[in-house]
Amino acid sequence: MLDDRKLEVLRAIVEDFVSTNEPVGSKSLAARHSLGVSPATVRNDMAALEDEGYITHPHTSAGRIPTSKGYRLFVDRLSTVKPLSSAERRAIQSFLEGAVDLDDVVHRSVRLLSQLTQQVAVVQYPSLSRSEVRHLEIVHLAPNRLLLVLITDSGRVEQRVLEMPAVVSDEDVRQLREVFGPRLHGARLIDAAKALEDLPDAAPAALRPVLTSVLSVVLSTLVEHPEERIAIGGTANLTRHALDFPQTLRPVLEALEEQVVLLKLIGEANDPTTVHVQIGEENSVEGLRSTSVVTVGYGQGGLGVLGPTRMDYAGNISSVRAVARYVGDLLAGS
Amino acid sequence: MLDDRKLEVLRAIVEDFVSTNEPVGSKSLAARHSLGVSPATVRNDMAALEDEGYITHPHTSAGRIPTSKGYRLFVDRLSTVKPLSSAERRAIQSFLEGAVDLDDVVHRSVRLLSQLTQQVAVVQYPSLSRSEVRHLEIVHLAPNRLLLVLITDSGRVEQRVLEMPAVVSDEDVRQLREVFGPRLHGARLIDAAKALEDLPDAAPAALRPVLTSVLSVVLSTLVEHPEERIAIGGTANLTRHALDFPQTLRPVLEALEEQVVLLKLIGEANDPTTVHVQIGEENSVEGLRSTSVVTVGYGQGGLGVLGPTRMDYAGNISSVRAVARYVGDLLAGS
DNA sequence: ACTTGGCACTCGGACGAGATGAGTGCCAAA
DNA sequence: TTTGGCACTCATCTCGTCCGAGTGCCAAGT
Repeated sequence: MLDDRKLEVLRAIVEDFVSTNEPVGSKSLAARHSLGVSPATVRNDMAALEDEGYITHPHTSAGRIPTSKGYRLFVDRLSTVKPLSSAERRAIQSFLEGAVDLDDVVHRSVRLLSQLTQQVAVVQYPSLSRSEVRHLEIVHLAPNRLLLVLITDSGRVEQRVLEMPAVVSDEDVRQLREVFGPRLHGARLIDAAKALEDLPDAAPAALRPVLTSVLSVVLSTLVEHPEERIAIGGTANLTRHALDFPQTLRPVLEALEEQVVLLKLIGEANDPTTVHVQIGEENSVEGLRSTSVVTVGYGQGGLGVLGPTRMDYAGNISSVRAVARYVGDLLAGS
Repeated sequence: MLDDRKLEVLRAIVEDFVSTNEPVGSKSLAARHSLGVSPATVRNDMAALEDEGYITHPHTSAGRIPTSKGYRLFVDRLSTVKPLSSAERRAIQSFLEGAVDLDDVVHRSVRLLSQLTQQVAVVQYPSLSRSEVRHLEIVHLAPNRLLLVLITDSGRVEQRVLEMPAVVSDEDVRQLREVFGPRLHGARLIDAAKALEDLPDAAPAALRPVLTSVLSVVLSTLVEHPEERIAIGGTANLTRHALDFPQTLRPVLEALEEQVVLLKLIGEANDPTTVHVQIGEENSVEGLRSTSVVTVGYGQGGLGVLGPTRMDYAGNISSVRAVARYVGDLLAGS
């Protein structure tokens, strides 16, 4: 059905369309790529490709543009990974290594990704549940008010203020530290529930009321509903491709403001080895139907870029993968 | 030069143009507003207003639109404050009071402001330097590594990891806590330098090397270069006014990604009593020349909205002021 | 001294008719 | 199966025309 030459034609169409943003015709295509066949042959192949749904016509007398299905085939079978130059690799590394804390790492990554790809970049903060506890500090703010400060190995710091039902003594706090500390230290938050489940029994009776109260907050806010954070950047790049969004910039910007939506996008990719690509209508989020998303996990979170379906998939995939690798190393090693 | 009727005409022009986004002509203006004079008279007044630079012609046979100077006059002398309905006030209050922590307060404020005004909203986190220290925690992460956690009265939590030149003992850390704690507690960060300046002399000699090292980090990162944070939202509203930005959405989005630029915008307003309005070219930031900015301080920071010069100044001013008041109360009382 | 109605004038925008040309589909020949 | 030829389509561009909102100015009215 689809012989090698037809695939080659599809590749040429995608590449030309991505770089010129204009429907590509048989003649100019035969001229630009040395396919060794005449425009007429290309026309026949195009007709076949169109029958199969890989390309379409905007209108009768215009060239062809790839459909989502066409891009999909291109990404899966036709695009060759575009390795970054060693200069680029070094630039990425040195830029990221200049970061002073977690916020900085994330912001730099977003910036870097959006500049490398000329698209909108999205980076998830290391997920709490997949991080290990490095330290849990309990601070006695007021007679009946405690502050929990949780520090993870990836550098995230979370705090919660607890209003206690009764007055808590300094001694209570000291004991709380002793009870919680050893059990949580080094544990992954996702395993924390298990590590803490026998706590009420093991603790001195006098401490129990306070303990259960603290425990319930810890479990509910940190374990069951851990707060996920997302950084985003390069939205100005959307205007670069304004022509690709026929008056539909609005829903895209709206979607980008919804943390939930972004998490859904990134969340689907948490495996550092495989890059996920969602093209056009494949995207489950209404309003992002005209965009493509390239994501990958980096260990304790995910990151990616978002742009028009007409994007440089090969380049973006390798950029995303490269940045993810460095970010992963950086956060694991810190 | 500008009698009352001319001012009235200007007000009418601004109001009509803001609501219709179309150049307003003498005839329709005389019809819509009961000015009690004929279109011809209005024309004369318009000519006068144009001579003074308050309005212009897009082209010869079109109606008039206000210039920045015109908006400025309107804002300063002609617009009457539009008080919010008590329903709106209650809605604001209850929405903000649902916030659970500082991040939540800020995010809710941004959301609220952008929805109230249908513009881009910008909210600065409470500035560190103007906040009081509620607690400083020093955590011993590793033999030569300390973590400083600073909690302010407005709920901000900042942390810094310190790599110490030499190994630090637990006893050192305990002493550090004792030395720093009392001096900083309750002090505004901007006054911290003074509160800490005699520390090296007062401390035991053995502690000095560690102390000076910690002190220098505290002073440089928290006092001299306190990190300012900004939240932003409602960028999708920019597309609502796409017609007002003749292909210049790009520079606006770019400006919004620059923290420094935003801080500059908001930073100019830190007085909670007066609302600052910057109109069009008055704006010092290149790329925001086609926008207006309405800002006000709320105590330890500032917030505001940004939109096309053609905006509902009266409404936005009161929204911004109202939200600032509630945010200010909320953060002061927590 | 203003205000008003009248009137000629301007000019952007809308509309329609060609002209252009890239690109297609199909067919017959190689 | 490939290729050249050819008629056909249709978006886009270019003019020329027309329309009308809106202006500026002037002379008459209050």
